[in-house]
Amino acid sequence: MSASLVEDVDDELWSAIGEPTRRRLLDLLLDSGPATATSLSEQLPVTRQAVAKHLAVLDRVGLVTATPSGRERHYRVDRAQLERAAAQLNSVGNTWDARLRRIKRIAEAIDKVK
Amino acid sequence: MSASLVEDVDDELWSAIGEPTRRRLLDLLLDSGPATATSLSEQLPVTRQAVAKHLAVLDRVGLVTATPSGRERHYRVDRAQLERAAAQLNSVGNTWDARLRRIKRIAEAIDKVK
DNA sequence: CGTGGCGCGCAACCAAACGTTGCAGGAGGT
DNA sequence: ACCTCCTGCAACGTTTGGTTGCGCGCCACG
Repeated sequence: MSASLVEDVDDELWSAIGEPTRRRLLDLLLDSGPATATSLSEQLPVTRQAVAKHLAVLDRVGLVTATPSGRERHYRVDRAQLERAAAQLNSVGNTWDARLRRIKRIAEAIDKVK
Repeated sequence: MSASLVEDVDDELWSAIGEPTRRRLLDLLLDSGPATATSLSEQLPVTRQAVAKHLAVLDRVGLVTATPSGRERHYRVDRAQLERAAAQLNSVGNTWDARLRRIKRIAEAIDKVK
């Protein structure tokens, strides 16, 4: 059991949420509900086009979905997919914690012997 | 309390662990203990130089520390800093989960009324 | 019913980051 | 002394986050 990988994790999802601006976009969408690229860009230190590109990335990995409405495009987070992402974050975090605890126990055991 | 930021999180730490290769390096170091850039690169699909650069990044944010020993340089993970990183992952994951649950409750309430 | 404004997408461009190859130098083993 | 092996530095190519500039379509208002 010990040897291998935390990386059952899908790298596409990770690099989607690894980007700070994209994480902030997700936060904004969670806070205020569906929104457009333009309105989101007003709440961030980047241009509308940068936001649009990030939303395209998030859309490709399924974390958000777009709904055209007149001349606007409303983006909303996809609950199921973000839940998956959150689960992966917790999984990696917990795995690291567990390993660190094991290492610590071993270190303390060695100290005792010494 | 609700409105703002998950981003007390330091972005440097996040982008350090957001990189897939760096995450794998941390996993390898956790699995097998201290190791050199060369030995790590043999277990990854990238060159020694790429690994060396990633280790330099991890070193700058304090996630690993280097110990020169003769002609080799041994890298080990820094427990305290990785613990911080793991805590941040869990924190973001949990925050998302919480918000998703709230949204779901609201959605169900609306369904009932309808 | 036209015309101005607003939101959007596309293209060109710049800078930083990830990865590569090539090369020079220093510590070890025989 | 020599050869080996690990390391660091430099040049280069490609992808990615960001910008500016432009043209199009949709809506609202006079």
